[in-house]
Amino acid sequence: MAASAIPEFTGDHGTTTQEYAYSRLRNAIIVGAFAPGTALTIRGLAQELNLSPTPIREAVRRLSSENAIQVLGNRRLKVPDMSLGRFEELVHLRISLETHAAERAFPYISTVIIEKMRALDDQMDVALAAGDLDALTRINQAFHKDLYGLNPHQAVMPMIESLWLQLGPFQRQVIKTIKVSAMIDRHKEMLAAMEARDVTALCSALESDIRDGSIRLGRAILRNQAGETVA
Amino acid sequence: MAASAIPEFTGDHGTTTQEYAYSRLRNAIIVGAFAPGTALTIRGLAQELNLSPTPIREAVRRLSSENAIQVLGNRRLKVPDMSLGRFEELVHLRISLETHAAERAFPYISTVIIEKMRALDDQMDVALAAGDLDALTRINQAFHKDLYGLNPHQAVMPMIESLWLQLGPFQRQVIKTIKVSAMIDRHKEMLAAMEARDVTALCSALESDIRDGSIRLGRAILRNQAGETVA
DNA sequence: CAAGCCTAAAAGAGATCACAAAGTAATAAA
DNA sequence: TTTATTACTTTGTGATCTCTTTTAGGCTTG
Repeated sequence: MAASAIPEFTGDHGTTTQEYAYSRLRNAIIVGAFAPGTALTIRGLAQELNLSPTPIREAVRRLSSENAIQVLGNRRLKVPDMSLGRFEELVHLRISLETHAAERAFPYISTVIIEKMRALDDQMDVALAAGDLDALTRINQAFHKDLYGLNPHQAVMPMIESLWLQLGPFQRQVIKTIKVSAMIDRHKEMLAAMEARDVTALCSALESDIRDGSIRLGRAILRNQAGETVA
Repeated sequence: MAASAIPEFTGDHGTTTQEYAYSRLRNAIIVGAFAPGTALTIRGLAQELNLSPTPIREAVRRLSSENAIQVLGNRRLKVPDMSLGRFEELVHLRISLETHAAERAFPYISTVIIEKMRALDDQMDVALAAGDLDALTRINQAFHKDLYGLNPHQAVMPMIESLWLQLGPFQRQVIKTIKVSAMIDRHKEMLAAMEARDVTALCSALESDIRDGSIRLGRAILRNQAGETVA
């Protein structure tokens, strides 16, 4: 039964059971605990989390609306497959949405937020040294999220998180083989651009950050298959 | 009990009750049947649609993940309020996402799709003449959706639809006072750009189309209140 | 040996029920 | 008259149960 093994993690799980289930499942997907194409069952997940099917169903519905879980015509559930075409589309979207978010967050950048993000960057070094890939992923996302969330009226964050969810299952397959140091260097670039109040440099570093984490992934796809579905 | 009056419409309602409820609620929101800030109850919606609360709960969860319905801390539901800041953010996002989608759909443009979209544009004239605002909204969205959906790997459509959902409740308040002819002219511009295979002109017309439908809305906000919450 | 069918097990869907949390209105006290 | 408290009502939540759909495996048949 430990076939999937939904990882535990510390954080806000909300007040209701449904929110807890959502939180656990969302985290599992975003850190890549489920491989693309994995079949899921409501009853199975309920059993694994020691809950009744009801809150699981609701959590699954939410994740399906975020395109993190696919509801098939026969009512079965699966983690979406990844293809080269979809992958490229998702990466392009990440760049579009996240540079948009960074531009619109830019006027709100302050020294305190720079320090906060620098602290997160330091935490990433720690997680990297400890080899905690789940934590690495979550801290990296917190780093980006802190920036985009500066804009008090932002509506883009849920969409960016949807992209992270869609890339999560695939990302994990390759993250082990990637030296993550490049990504962290881009973070330092981003912080420098923020300190210099240079929006162009910030977006440029951000785009590189996204590409760096993706090019190798794309290569991995091309290597394994001819660009078709990756299971 | 006809306080809200969820509009009926012809279209694919899916196979399950939950999908039906989602379809009805989604349509109600996107055509603006609920004013911003409207309080919703699961049991109330269930009664209005003659269903049990269960499928309504699932439909509401999905819509909450698309930011079409807001789940408050006290577990109550409401259609999100609109503010000037949020409105501008949503419009900017629409332009970013929809021009992105148009650019990436561009290589797939064919004469058959141009004809299909032209037919939809004609249908809009009919709906306009008939004063059917709900149909006008849905056909307009089908027009855009046909274009963006040309890219077979597109992942952006769900996000664009989320924006439409978020703008829906507010849009309706003003759509009656707008002469929609401008919007339709932009559609003709878009079709011309597509025939000329001019991606720059297409995106330019698209951006104007979005702005045209928004500037007046923004003015309406500014007129009614000082940019604060609009109920 | 392969293809189709039939039966049993598993899973999803939705209604219902019981419980808890939140809101509301009436009443009493200041 | 105003405020606070309390009882009542409404609502959300989650488990359970039943029904239907779907899948899987073994069987029969060509």
